Amino acid sequence: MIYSSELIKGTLKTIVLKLLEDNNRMYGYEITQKVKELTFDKIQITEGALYPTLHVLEEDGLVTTELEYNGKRARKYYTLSPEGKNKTKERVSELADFMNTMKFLLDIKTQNA
Amino acid sequence: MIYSSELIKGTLKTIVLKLLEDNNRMYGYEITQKVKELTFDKIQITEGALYPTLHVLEEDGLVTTELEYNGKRARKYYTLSPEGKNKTKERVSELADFMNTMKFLLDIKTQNA
DNA sequence: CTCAATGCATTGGTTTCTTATGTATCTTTG
DNA sequence: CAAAGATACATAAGAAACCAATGCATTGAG
Repeated sequence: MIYSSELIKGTLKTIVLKLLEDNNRMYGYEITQKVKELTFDKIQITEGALYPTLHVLEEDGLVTTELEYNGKRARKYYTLSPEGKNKTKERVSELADFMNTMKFLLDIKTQNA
Repeated sequence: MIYSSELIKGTLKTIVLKLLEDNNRMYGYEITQKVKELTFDKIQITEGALYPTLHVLEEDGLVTTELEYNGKRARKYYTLSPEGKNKTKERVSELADFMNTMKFLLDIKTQNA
């Protein structure tokens, strides 16, 4: 089962920020694979969605980039800036709050890990 | 605090369906007020978002409508169709699953009610 | 009698994502 | 070794969903 794309709208940026917080340095393709792995294929980020998002994060100063070569193949590594780290905490806690609200609204019981 | 509109994208339809499931019959304005009340003002559905959504639900055959008058003021009541009831269960359980996945991804602990 | 609240609705614009496409490198497999 | 699939970047056109603004009308409160 793959979640309807409607559901994922609005959470992509937060997911990317959180992954960068946890892993310090990641490149685009790596992010798509990590999300796929962590969600058992239920969330599949397309490149057409990811790259524009990463570019926006960079424009907004939330991440810095370093281009590195693995042989001739380029990898663009992304790292959170100090501002990005703050934004990540904000975003994650807003989403946590939102999910509790939704849980209440929809009368859903979630399992704690 | 009001959630960023980004976050609400994709959940509005599910919220509306769930409210109709719980309350049987509601009109548009009533839905905006109910959501505001249930979420302590954290989710405020604008009319520009709600009415198009309701119209789509009607086009898709998930709700039926009845126009009633309270004096001269019209109210358009929405009720789930049998198909709408099934869709609601689907949507709510998909969202529940999604929230558990997000909780895991973001390493968030939620409180059970 | 004026203003806020109730109640419907649409329009123009933006953001965000999808689908499709393009380029190029590296690895695996028959 | 050729072909296919995986890796790795990126953009462009379009759709979907929402926001902000506006419009019209009724009702109730002060």
